[in-house]
Parts: sequence; C-alpha cells; structure tokens
Amino acid sequence: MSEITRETLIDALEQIATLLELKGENPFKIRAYRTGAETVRTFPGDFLQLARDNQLEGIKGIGEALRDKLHTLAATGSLPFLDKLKAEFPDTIFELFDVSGLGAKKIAALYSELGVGSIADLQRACESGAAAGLAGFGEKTAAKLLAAIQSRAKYADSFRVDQVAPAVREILEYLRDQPETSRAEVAGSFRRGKETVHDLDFLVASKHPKAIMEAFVAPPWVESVIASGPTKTSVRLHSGVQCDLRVVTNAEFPFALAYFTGSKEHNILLRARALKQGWTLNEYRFAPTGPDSPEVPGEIYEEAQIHRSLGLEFIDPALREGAGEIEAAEAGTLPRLVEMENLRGTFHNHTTASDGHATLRQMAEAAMELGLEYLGIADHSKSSFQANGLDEARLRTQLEEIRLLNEEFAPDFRLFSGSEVDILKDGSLDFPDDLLAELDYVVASVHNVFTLPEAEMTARIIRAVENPYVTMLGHVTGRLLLKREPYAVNIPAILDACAANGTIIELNASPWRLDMDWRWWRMAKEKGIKCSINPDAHSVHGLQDLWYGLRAARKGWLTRQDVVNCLPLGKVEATLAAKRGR
DNA sequence: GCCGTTTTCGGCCCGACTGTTTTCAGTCG
Repeated sequence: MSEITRETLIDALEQIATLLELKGENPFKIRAYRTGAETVRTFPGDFLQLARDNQLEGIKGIGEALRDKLHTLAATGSLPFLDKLKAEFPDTIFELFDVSGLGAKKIAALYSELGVGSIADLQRACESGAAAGLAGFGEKTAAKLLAAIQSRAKYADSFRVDQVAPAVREILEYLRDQPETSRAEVAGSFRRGKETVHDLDFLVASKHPKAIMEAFVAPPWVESVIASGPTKTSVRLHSGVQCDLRVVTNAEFPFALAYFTGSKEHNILLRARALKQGWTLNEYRFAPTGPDSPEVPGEIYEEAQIHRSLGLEFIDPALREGAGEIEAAEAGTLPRLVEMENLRGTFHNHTTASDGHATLRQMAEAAMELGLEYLGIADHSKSSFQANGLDEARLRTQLEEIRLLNEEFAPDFRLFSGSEVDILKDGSLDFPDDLLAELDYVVASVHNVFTLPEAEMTARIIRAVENPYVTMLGHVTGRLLLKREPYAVNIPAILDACAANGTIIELNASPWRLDMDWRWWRMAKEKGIKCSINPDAHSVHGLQDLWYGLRAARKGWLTRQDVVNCLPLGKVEATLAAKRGR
C-alpha cells in the first residue's frame, strides 16, 4: 500500500466522479464529487488527519456520503466503493479524458460499442474508420481525435507562470494597440495568480469584434487556429500554449472579466448569491429572474461594482478560489493583500561564491536599483558540493567582504550575511552553531535524500527548525513545478514547530518552486508564523522573481504585516536579533 | 450527493463553438 496523502483523497473523489460520468450517473451527483475534490484540495488545514480521525463533520461541500468514504480511505488506505467502480473499466480509461474533444459521453460510446479503453485503442479505431461510424461521430470527429492524440504527445498541457508571462505581456500590448480595442485584459488562472496555467484567457471590449478576431490570429506567434467564431477564438502558440480570446461590448466587459477570471467555484458562489437577490449573473450582465425581481443594478463599469451590488467588498482576483473569500467579503474581513511596493528587502540570494552568477557587489547594486533597503546573502553550505557550497573558511571570508561593503553602503543599504545551510539527513545542520552564531541570519533547507518517508522527513525538518540559529526554513517541500514532486512531509506538524520556535517560513519566489505552496499560508498565518518572500536569486535578473513570490503570497491571503521583508531596515534588524534572542 | 433567510425535497450556472445533425448533443471553460 502506498502512502496516503491529501492527493490520494483528491484523486479518489475525482476518479469516482469520472467513473460515475462514464456510467451516465446523475450529473449533480457527479458534480458533488468534483466539488468535494476541490474542497479537499483547498481546505486550509490538515485535512488528511481530520479524515483519519473522522472529524470532517461540518465542512461545506462534504456531506455524509463523502465524509464516510474519505474516512474509510484515510483510515484504511483503500476504498472498496472506488475499487468496485474501477473494476468495470480498464485502468487506461482515464487517459482518454486527456484527449481534447473527448468527454464522458463519447468515451462511454467508444468503450461500449468498440471496446476502446486506451489512447492506443482510440488511435486504431480512428484510423480504421470504426470510430467515424459510431452514432454522433463522423469523419471530421475521427480526424480531430487523431490530431488531438498527436497534439497531446507534442505539447505540455500545463505551463509554469514564467513560461507564459512574456507571451501574456506581448499579446496584451498587441491587443491594446489595435485601434478597435477599447479595453483589453488577461483573465483566467493567470490573472488569479496561479503557479501553473493550462491556457491563457484574453478579453477585449470592442465595437468591432470581427477586426479584433482577425488581428488575434494574425501575429507570427500563432501556430494554429483551434476554433473561431464571432465572439470567441482559440489559437495555439508555437510554445504550445492555448490562448482564448473573447470580445464583448464595453458594458459587458466587467461582467466578462469577472466571469472569465473565475475560478469556476468562485463564479458558482457569486451566481448563487445573485440568484438570492433575484438576479441572474452571467458573463454579460445582471438580469431579473422574474417580474417580481428587484431592479438590477445599473451603471456597472468595474468588477468592484458587481461585488458591491451583491453586498460584498471587492474581492481581489488572487482570492477567487471559492475558499471562503465570499464569506469574508460579506463580513468585511478580507485581508489587505501585500503589494510589490511594500517589499523593503529580501533574503536568500546566491553569489559567485557558490552557484550564483553575480558577485556580492553586483547583487547589492541590483537590489538598490530595485529600491530595496537590504539584501540577504545565503550561499550554499559545504554539503551542497554540487552547488559549490562554501566551507567554514570561505564563509568567514565572505563575512568579511560583506562587512567591508556594508561600511561603504551604510546607512541607506545593508547586506545581511547568511547561509543557506543544508539540513542533513538526521536533521542536524551543515555548520556548527558557533559559526551560525556569527551570521546575521540562517536559511535551513533540504537539498538531498529527498525520498525519506514522511515521518522521518518531518522529524528531520523539525529538528532543524528547532535550532535557535535557524532564522527561516527554506523551500519546505523541495518541489519543482511540473518537474519534481514535493517530498513527503507533514506540513501542519512543521507549521506547529515553526510557530513554537518563532521560525520564519520562506515563500521561495522562484517560479519553479513557489514553495511553501500558497494553499498553506492561511493556516501558517493563523498560527502566527511570518513569511519571508525570497527570490533564491542566482543572478541579478533572478531578483525579479520576487514578483512571482508576491503573487503567491497574495493567493495565500498574506498582508504586509505577515511578511518580514516588508519591514524597513531598522525593524528587520531587530526582528532577526529577536529570533536569536529567544 | 449536497444544501437550506423558498430548509428535509427540489433544485443544482450557463453560453460559445463544432460537428453531426435537420433541431441538437457533446465538449469546453
């Protein structure tokens, strides 16, 4: 039996939903499982433990049936209900859902009529002409499915945000430059600040949709046109990213922007709220549900006015995940999210001393250029030999260099001398305490032996966190987005240890990492833990990654008060010293 | 299967596009 994680629970609910769909079950029952999966995913707490302890009562979206199943799965490691469903189809049936153009109905038909249970089967059925003969299928469908199989093999279906951000800027600028455009925005998960995106959604307000559509498909970055209608066009870029464009009128724009920003879960809650007030809400407008409905709100130019009409504070796109933001907006308790201008400095940066590409002085000057008051250096420690980690002597040399530079920079700017010290397999640190005590601060990170069982990895990290000289914990799970899974670690237990020891947790701002994940920060914040948004910069340019970290922090409901590197120089010095003094 | 200021039954978001259809089903977001 493999280890049960929160992901196991989410997968189980999603698989149940998919299998019920294949069996043609009640769509609302299917949705209940999907909603349940999303609830588990976004639950701000140790969901797995609650499920094990059968303490899921009262969680919205998880009723009696899901509660029992989640408890069974969490406590015993298996779920007979799901096993029985799975036995009705081949294991490979799920891969068919990755083929664009195929949904449950078509897959069910392919399976029951032709025994198609895998992508390989599908390819054969399309090539032989068998698929085209099915009811509701035809030659074009078969050809499209073959193309979709090719495309699936060729392109990634998810992208890190840094992989698409330049395209977003370029396309937005291009759309705004069109003479027929009155407003243009990017919507979707990119606007919500997600760490990875599936596609990009653009929205334009214009009186001449045809001209905008023609302009959208024309640039050299467009590889192919996927679909094209009067108000909606989808293209694929050479990078493989799918981009959707909608064109609406000026009056519709705020509604469309809200709608296409999502999330789906957030939209459903917003619509339900409108319905209670006697209005339907769609991507174009408010409309009365009946003759007795109160008059719909007029003069809507901005999203904020939509929210206000529904009795809500403006909800920042970052928070629109259907995870309590509506309730908070109603109660007037939404956080005032941290902003780029609030950042006064940053920690955890590398130099040429270890595996960085810029010198101490170059990094310091780049930080000053960005308007920062301080920069924490944290080169690797000796065990990270792959990264040219510093030994005691080289670290002491760097300490002296930093001291000299600070004499030059004072009083407007300061370098903090630190180390990204390896957490060794047993949780001890790569440098002795007396050396750590000479530094201004210490980031402790795991860089090897990623495959420890969860309990051991958790104990290892907690031991490091308890060291009084460890100021902050680096990239908590070691994940590399879309490349390397997080290592198994009990985050709530780590949070408790950090809270007990006053240890700061890093939000590693590298777009590869964005670790600790934004989904945990609300829980961390409740426990009183502070965040440090750290670019983990290995070059001057890497400092810019702060922008990605900021997006993640905002998704985690963090405010200026929650982020230590929003403190001005004088106060941050006191904070670092106070941690040492505990 | 979930939920409730229409509360234990009856409703659950909905519009655009495509392809196979002669009026709509399926997929997608």
